[in-house]
Amino acid sequence: MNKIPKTVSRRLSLYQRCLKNLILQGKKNISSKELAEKLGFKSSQVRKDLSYFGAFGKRGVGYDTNYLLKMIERILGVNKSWSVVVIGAGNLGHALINYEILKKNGFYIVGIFDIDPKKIGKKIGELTIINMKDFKEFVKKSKVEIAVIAVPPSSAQQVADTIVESGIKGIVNFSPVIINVPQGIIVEEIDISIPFKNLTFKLTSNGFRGA
Amino acid sequence: MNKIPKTVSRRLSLYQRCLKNLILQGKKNISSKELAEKLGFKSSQVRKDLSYFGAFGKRGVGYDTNYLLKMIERILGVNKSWSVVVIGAGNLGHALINYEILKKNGFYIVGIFDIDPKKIGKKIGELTIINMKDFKEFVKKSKVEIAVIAVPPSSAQQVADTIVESGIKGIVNFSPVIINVPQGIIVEEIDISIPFKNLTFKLTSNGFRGA
DNA sequence: TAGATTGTTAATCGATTAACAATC
DNA sequence: TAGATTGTTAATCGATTAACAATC
Repeated sequence: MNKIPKTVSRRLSLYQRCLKNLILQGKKNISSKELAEKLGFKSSQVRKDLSYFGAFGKRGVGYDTNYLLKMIERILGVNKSWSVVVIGAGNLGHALINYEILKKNGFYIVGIFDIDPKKIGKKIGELTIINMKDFKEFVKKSKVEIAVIAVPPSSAQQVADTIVESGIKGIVNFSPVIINVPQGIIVEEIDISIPFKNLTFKLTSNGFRGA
Repeated sequence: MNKIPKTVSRRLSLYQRCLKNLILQGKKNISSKELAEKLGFKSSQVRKDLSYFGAFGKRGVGYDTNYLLKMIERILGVNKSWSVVVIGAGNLGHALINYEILKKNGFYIVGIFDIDPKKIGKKIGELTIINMKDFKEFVKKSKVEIAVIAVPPSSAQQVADTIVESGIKGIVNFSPVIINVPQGIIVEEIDISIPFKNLTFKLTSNGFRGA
């Protein structure tokens, strides 16, 4: 079986996003050419990406938008709901809890944790901030599948260790530090400052050769 | 002059992050091998990346951490401060304003805007939410260089148009929709739901060949 | 059937890595 | 000087794109 380039899953997310919009606009069918143009890709890129997972189109016709969306969501694993907890009830934690787009994609935040006694017990929307001490118990009881690290970098590794001990297999890490986890645990890193730095890199750009 | 791979600037941000931590820990010198290992790269990757911009090391010795950090920050354009405005005073806007890591990297949020009359005039920390009508005036007066789109997808394009009219050249777009801007305007996209989907893709993964 | 567009193979392009001369 | 590590070239690897037979 063909090895799937690491770049594919990000593009699948973009196809999904785009198809959702097109369906809202009433579009029933789309060619790889049209989908590619909307995203600034080549049509062969779109067809190749999809071909790793199956054959979803009709030659001469294109792709049924609803069917293709369904297939892509199945590939991405967002055809089901996921139980998510957030560790760290700071501003980022708050924002994530209220982030509609996660909910719309089936990521349901079912718990929020902190170690700060001043925060524990307070409410954020429907959720009550829980003591980190009770983390493992909660994860077992609520069958949590994904944990989000939204604590300061200094405590990120410690939090990661607790997550791993709890049996959770998937982590989204917002803390700008590399965390070490055992084999079999999947970590996705997201550093909000990186797009800002990419931007200033390009704005400044960039014949810098000072030594 | 050598073309710089598109992947380089992200890694430069990671080198920067790592060097900052190492300096805090008192490390004065580092080899490409050691830096690479910390980030899971090959040492030749590190040396090649740096070589696009100059020769910052000493053969037989390695890199002075302070000096290398300084050079990388100059390359990334974060050796100076940047004036940033946020459009959209929702949860994400709130979180960004209070996000220490942006401040630490020299990204200063100097204004926050919304169109909701209920929000306009309210305070978030030191900032008062300003009417979007006064956006262009504010940008001129405060010499704003970067705008952040933190509004719902439905109004993202309209906001982008206003940003472009204001003369701002750099945009960070948190709204999960592709925005169109004229040549010469730089847009960095960040979709918070993508790492979640990457994660479920891997967790589900993924011999899917259903058709 | 003729026209269109897929799915897939092969060619191209770009990025990473190994290797090594230069040199601290 | 001997040992270490850089900076850079060339080889390898992986991802994108063009091209086209298959087929709706």
